[in-house]
Amino acid sequence: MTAPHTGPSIAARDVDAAVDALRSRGLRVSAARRLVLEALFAADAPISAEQVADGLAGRLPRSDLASVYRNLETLEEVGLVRHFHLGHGPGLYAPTGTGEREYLVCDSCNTVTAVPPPDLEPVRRIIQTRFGYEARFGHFPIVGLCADCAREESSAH
Amino acid sequence: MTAPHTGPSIAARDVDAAVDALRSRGLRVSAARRLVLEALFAADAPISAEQVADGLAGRLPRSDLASVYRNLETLEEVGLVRHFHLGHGPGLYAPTGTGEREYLVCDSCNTVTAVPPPDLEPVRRIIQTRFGYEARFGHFPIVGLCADCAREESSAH
DNA sequence: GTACATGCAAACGTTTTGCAGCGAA
DNA sequence: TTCGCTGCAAAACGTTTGCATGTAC
Repeated sequence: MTAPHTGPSIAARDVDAAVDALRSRGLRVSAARRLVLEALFAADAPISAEQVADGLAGRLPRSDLASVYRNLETLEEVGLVRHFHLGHGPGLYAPTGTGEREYLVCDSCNTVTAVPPPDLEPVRRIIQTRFGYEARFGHFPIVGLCADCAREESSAH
Repeated sequence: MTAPHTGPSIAARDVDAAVDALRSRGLRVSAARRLVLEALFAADAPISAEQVADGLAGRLPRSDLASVYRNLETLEEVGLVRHFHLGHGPGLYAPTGTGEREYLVCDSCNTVTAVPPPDLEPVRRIIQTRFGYEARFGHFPIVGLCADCAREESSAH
């Protein structure tokens, strides 16, 4: 058995696994690249490239948003990272494998609701049947009004 | 009765109606503003601000993308125009009143399927029931794979 | 005449690209 | 030693804003 709080954190182990995956693909593991992974695994929610860069700021002599974007792209190609868009604003990045999510976003208050893909299966099925589309809400979410904002809007008729 | 092809075109009449709506709101009808409306009504599909500007290029001594954006914003505030986003890329503008549409976009081949909102009512209802969201696919569409691309992708396993 | 709308220029936020040099393997 | 990755700079992209001029009303 494993005692709590005595070993490497989950995030650290995830980073190690990701690093192994990189090496097995023949990709290099630079300090910057490792820190990008650490920032993503440490975050408890998807973060923007700029937030990733902020996380690197103190821990590297120099860091650079362009390199962050390049790393995110590479990591996404390898399948370690995915990104998606919530309305306008910057793309948001998250590590894969921690449980895929699909998103509903409120157009009014920007609330984000993340749900496991199976929860949207009935929605997908109906779209499939009616329009032949295989809907994917992982990269572009379902946008609308959340319950609160819908109520507000209808009461303001 | 109205004989075909003998009167002003549908588009021209729509523009006139829109112009009336502007004036009744106390807004001015400049040459540029009228031409923006003409470009939108003449197009057989939603177009980008840049495409609108291109349409103005020959017909005005000078024209300017910033003014086009300002006009599109004004026209949208008044309810004569709406815009939406298809994946990445520029926003697309269309006149309202010609029948609202909601969109499904293929993430792979960029095919756009426009459907009247009632067609998506069952989808909306299920989302409403399960998540409390009042989904709106008029500004951000449903993204996924169209039937053709879904077939291709599964055959390429 | 008075707002409102225009053209121009400059900035915005997000992302991409070119390039010379550093460093992981 | 090599080639991938880096930081830096600059640009690309879609869009917004400030400002002085012009024009619809």
